[in-house]
Amino acid sequence: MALEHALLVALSEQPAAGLELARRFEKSIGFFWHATHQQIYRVLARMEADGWVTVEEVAQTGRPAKKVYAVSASGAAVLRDWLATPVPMEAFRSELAVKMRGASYGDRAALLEVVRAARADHEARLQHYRQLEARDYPQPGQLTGAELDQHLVLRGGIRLEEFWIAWLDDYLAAHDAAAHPVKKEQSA
Amino acid sequence: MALEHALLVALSEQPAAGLELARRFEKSIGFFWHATHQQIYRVLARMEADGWVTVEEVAQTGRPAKKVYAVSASGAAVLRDWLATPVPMEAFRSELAVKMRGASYGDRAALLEVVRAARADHEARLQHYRQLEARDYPQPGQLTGAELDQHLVLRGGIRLEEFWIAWLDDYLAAHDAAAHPVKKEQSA
DNA sequence: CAGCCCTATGCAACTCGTTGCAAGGTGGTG
DNA sequence: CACCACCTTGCAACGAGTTGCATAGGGCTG
Repeated sequence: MALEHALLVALSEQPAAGLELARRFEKSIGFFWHATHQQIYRVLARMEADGWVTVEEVAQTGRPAKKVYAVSASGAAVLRDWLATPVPMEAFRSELAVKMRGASYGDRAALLEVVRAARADHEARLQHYRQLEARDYPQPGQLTGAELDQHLVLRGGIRLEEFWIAWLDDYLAAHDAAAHPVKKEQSA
Repeated sequence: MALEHALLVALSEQPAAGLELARRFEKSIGFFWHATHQQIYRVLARMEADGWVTVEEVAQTGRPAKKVYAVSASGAAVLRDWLATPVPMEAFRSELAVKMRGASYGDRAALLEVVRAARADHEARLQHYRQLEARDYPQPGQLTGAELDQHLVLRGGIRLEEFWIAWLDDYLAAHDAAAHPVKKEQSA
């Protein structure tokens, strides 16, 4: 029951059609929420039936017409209520973490390779986020309102990637140390 | 398709029945994976049908008999293969993050209260994890094998909670600053 | 113009996960 | 004994989310 509300946030920022929303999700709200276009279409249809959004068919030259959705008054009220509702403690879920925990029941070298690959992915994403930040928020001290919130959430995305990199480095270092133990007291 | 493998990891550490597994999930692997007992029962049944685990009915005094599951040879092979398989980039999903982004479309004071409550939850969980670490891993430098991995994953849980607290503090501080702006150049 | 890709919307089928409930047994309390 | 609490397993129904495919128009290329 939360994709609806994420869409209300996105449509409050800017009315849009299904595919546009899907694309925006990938590049901005998508730090912390992901959805396929199928799901977005279905939820938009339900939201329209519930009167949370209004639709306007917009013809385009050289392209099929699109249905542009905008938040209605009742949708805005729903969003307002939702924003004031406490969130239950959120569960984090990571397949990689399960693998790291289970490493000793498989080929450890192969698993370390998997971890290194994941670390590279997070590194790449971190760089991407930092570029976004430099491009879109060159003067963070001056922001207010929606822009301030958007920047703070992007900061969260950056912090999250930093968390991953630090943790995975921790893991890799510990297993390097275990593989090549440094003898402190006696040596060769 | 990943709960199966998480269960294989848990059962490799220690054979167990459905409810025991559900409870262990809550307190250890549960840092990074959560599952209800219903789901665990269903998946265990499927895994047994697939020959990944073996079952032994164990009678108990004063309690209903339980079905203790253990990893079979073919289950161990499946786990081994899975551990060596690369993980696709994982999507993080947070309702709270969406709310923080949408704050300006609702009552900001109410939302800041929601954020403070979430911060308190993460703080409490962090303290809990730190106690677990002090109790179960007093000498982290000496660990090897499965214990080392378990400790490193707990370290990940700790780092994750630290990420949340730092981020939420960031958010709260920015909105405090926006509410009570400090005039640097001119004052009163 | 045939073939392919892009945009835009959408259906159908499936898996995953949650919620509510129940059966059947034991133990403890008033 | 009646009642409640708890343990263990499980069913049924629902909602969320993914994957594959379909349709229908337009543009580009050989």
